[in-house]
Order: sequence, then C-alpha cells, then structure tokens
Amino acid sequence: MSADQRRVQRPRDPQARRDALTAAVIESIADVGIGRTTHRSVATRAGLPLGATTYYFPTLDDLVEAGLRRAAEIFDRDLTSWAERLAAAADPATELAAIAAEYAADAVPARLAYELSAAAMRDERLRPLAHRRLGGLREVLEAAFGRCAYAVGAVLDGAVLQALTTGVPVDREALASVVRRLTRTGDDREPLRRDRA
Amino acid sequence: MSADQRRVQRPRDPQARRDALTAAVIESIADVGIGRTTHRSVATRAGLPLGATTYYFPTLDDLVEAGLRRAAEIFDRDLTSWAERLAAAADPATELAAIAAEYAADAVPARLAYELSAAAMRDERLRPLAHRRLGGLREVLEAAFGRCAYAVGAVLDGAVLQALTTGVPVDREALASVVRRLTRTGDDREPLRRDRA
DNA sequence: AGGCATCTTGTACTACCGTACAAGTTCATG
DNA sequence: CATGAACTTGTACGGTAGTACAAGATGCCT
Repeated sequence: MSADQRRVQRPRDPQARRDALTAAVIESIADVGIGRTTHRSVATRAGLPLGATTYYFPTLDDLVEAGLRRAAEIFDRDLTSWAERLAAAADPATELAAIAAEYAADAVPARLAYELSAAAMRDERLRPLAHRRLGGLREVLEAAFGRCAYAVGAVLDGAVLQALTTGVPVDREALASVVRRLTRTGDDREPLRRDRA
Repeated sequence: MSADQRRVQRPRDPQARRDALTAAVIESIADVGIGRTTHRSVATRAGLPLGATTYYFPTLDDLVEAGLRRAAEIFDRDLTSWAERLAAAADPATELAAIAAEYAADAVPARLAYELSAAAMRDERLRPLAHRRLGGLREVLEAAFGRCAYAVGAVLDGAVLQALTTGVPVDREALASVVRRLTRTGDDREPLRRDRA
C-alpha cells in the first residue's frame, strides 16, 4: 500500500482521442440534438475526461463542427454504396425505395442528416456541409435517374422525413411507384396500371 | 421627489401574457432551436420579466409545448389558405409551386415545421403534433391532387427543405413541372415535351 | 539516460440555467 | 371602500454549462 501511487493515465494516442470524440459527438447529436450536446455529454460518451474535449477542440462549436464533418464523411460512404446498388439494380425505382426504407429504419444517420439540415438553416457556416450532401445525393440520383434527379431527391427526402417524424415506416410500394411515375417519359407507351377506381 | 414611489406594474391581462409568451417561444425556436430556447430568452423576447414565464408555464417543457401548440395552429391557418388557393387556381401545379416558393422564402414558419419534425423524431410526446400537421397537409393535397397527394407532399417537403438548407430559393418552374408529371395519369395522351437530346 | 514538446487529467472559475418564492399590485366582489 | 384572490415582479438558490489552466505522465530525440 504505497502512498506514491501514480496517476493512472492511458497511453498517448491523439488520433484515437479525436476519433472517439467525433464519434461521441455524432452519437450525442443523433440522441439529443445539437442544441443539447455539451462538452460533458460528449466526454462521458467517449469515456474520456472533460479536459480532453477542449484540448482537441477549443470551443464547443469546433467540437460540433468536427462531428458534423465526420457525419458528412459517413453520408459520402452511404452515397457511394447507394450508387453501386442503383447501378446494379434491375429496377432502380424499386431499389431506391428499398434504400429509403433501410435509411429511415436505421434512424441514426438519417436523424443526423436532418439535424444538419436544421442547423444549416440557422448557421451559415454549416451551409457548405449541407450543400455538399445534397450535391452528392443529386449526383448519385442523376446517374440513375437522369434529369429527374431533382424530383426523385425531393421525394426521397420528403418520404424519409415523413417516416422519421411519424414513426411509420416508408411505404416501399408507394414510393417505388411514385419514382416510376416520375421517371416515365412521355413517349413511353407502356400503359400505367390503373389504380382501382 | 417622494421616497415611496410604488413599483410600476403593467395592468392585469393574463391572455395578453400568454399570447406574448407563446409568440416569443415561437420566435426563439425558429431562431435558435428548441434545444437553446430558455426561460430567459423567451422572457426577453416577450418583453416580460422572468417570473412571468414560470407563472404561466410551470416548467420549460410546458413553455415549449405551448409554443409548438401555437405553431400548429399557424400551420392549420396556412393550410386552409393553401386549400383555398389550390381550389381556385387554374393550374394547381403552378399554384403549388408558388406556395412552396413563398413558404420557403418566409423562413420562420417553415423552420418551425422542421424544428418540430426534428424534435418529434426524438420526443414521442411531440409525435401527435407532427402527425397532425402532415395529416392536414395530406388532406389539402388530396383535395387538389387526388391519389397523388403522398407523392406531391413528399416533393413539396423535400423541395422546401432543400431550399431552406441551401439558401437557394425554390425553382418554381421545375417544381411545377414535377408536380404536373406526377399527376399526369397513364392514359393521358398529350405528349410530353421532349428535353433537348 | 535525460530533456522537452506533447499529451492526459483533475479542478476551478464565471456565467447562465430552471425553478422557487415572497412581496407588492390590481381589481372584481361584497 | 374593504377584502382577498389573482396577477406582476424581483430576487435567490442549487445545479450545470463553457472554458481556462496547472500539474503530472509520456515517449521521441539526441
């Protein structure tokens, strides 16, 4: 029972600290929103002492921004995965509906996206990040749906938003049919299945 | 110069206090979000002393809820106005695009709507409010666009969200054309104008 | 091995938060 | 006009926030 027990301290690893912190920020934002994300809530989630937050990110804004920046990378990763799936799919509309349903079901990244959107409405500094996300989405949709990308993107966002706020899962069938209708060109002779009168 | 000057105090008017407070809550939510809305920020905006907030709304949750409830009424008022405009319009698609553009331009109610959506994703108690808004919108759109209401609603939400987060105003022309395409039925023989090849 | 920049951690300070509350004021009622 | 319930207002209290900072620990460098 020595009195000189040194303070236990984990080994140096700046990168690991940054990673843990940004991951914790994302968790916190998805969980309680940007407005209620604090140094302490992030530190606790990361399993790090309070001081670690301000050492790596001087202000709270820096911390949140780092989290959102990390979230943007996750969006990008998702987007490339979507692009691959859409390119490989026999029917892009059906595939997109499936993607939307999955996206809305695993709420975390979707919540993050809308949290970012809401924040970007107020904070101009976040505009570029939100803009980039939408631009990336549009690129992917343009590859799969051509000039209808804008409309398809809007429907996608709207449908996911609706699913998240109401808790009702995305209606794959309905969404796929909407997308099909959107992308059908005027000279497409195949008659639409008439809804039951 | 009497030493007994009584404390100046505005005349009694509970209704006016409640109204001022709920209006201030809405302002605050649109401005800084639910997460950063505080008793003091509301009191200051309302031009009332701090104590007034807790006298009329015991807890902060009550205060915020009152604001959101008031916002819901505003949504309803907007909705009936939209319904009238759509019913009277020669071309509902063009009219809807105009409505969307106005809605996105006057950011306050739109921000409130998305703030409510984001909050409802986390707080189950707010679900009914968000649900009611979407239901009302759907009703209005059904009257104007029939079975395409779901799709039109999703496009509308997506387009407004996109406009708000990027700061780029809604493209009336594009939105109207999307809505037209959506509502065009399969047996509609009128050929679509081909885009430039 | 010793030095030193860098990292880790605990703690402290000030500001602001939600909420409680008492004292003063108003005004409908008798 | 006396009364008292309802309203208005200022202030106070315990808690938590963002941020600063000093002291200890680490590990690369020579």
